[in-house]
Amino acid sequence: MLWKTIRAETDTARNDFDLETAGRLAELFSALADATRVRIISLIAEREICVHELCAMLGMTQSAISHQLRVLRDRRIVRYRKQGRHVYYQLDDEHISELFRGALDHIKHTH
Amino acid sequence: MLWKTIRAETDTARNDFDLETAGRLAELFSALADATRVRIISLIAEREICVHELCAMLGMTQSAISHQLRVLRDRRIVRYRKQGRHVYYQLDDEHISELFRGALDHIKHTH
DNA sequence: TTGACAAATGAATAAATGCTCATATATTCA
DNA sequence: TGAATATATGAGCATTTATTCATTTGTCAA
Repeated sequence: MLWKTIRAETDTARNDFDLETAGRLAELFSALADATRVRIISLIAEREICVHELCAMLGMTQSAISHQLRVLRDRRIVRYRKQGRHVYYQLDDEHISELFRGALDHIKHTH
Repeated sequence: MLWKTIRAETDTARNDFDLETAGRLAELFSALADATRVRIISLIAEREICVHELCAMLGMTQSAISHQLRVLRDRRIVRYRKQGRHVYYQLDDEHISELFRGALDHIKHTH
């Protein structure tokens, strides 16, 4: 069962979602809802990579990558480590890798 | 390992993503990247529900719900069954429920 | 047939999003 | 110090997205 059963004002028990939880889930999924961020995550899932290396690997501007990394930072999906002029990013949540695996299963069985 | 290793033009083996796969993953996640759709999915994960009942449960207009259901239909996330004037929707993929579970784990450990 | 109900859809609009460009900040090295 | 490199960030712009409103389609019941 995904959702807890709550009791509405009508005093009628019904199976329902938690509105705030729905918002948080949507927020998490929207962090993954962009091909550039998916590519970034796929790379930093294996090892930590600094920004300009990510730019080279993805063939995108530093600004674009930094903006996307900010999204991932804000949502606590990545952690980073500063070393000199470099900032190394790495995936900070095993759940994200699991989500990717599940999503890969879906697109394999769908397409 | 999430991604297959491919060989680039430089003939240097490197760990990389599949660009098309990244796009498909992003597409899937964006289907879940909205609170209304998350709420719909949470409801029809348990049992099939017709459109106007969804509207009542979510307190939203029929048009808004139908538009969102179209997104879920197009991405093959839901299946539906017509019965008289009603159309009953139901979740059509176990992977989606698994994704939700994983995502719930994430937000529990993050917030 | 007519009217009521259920659902889908197209156009319009406001808000969010992803990128570029320019610039700011910070660190290293000569 | 000054130049070069690495990263972050704000503004602007084009595109996408979620909703509303109006309309259409389809089914049931009188």
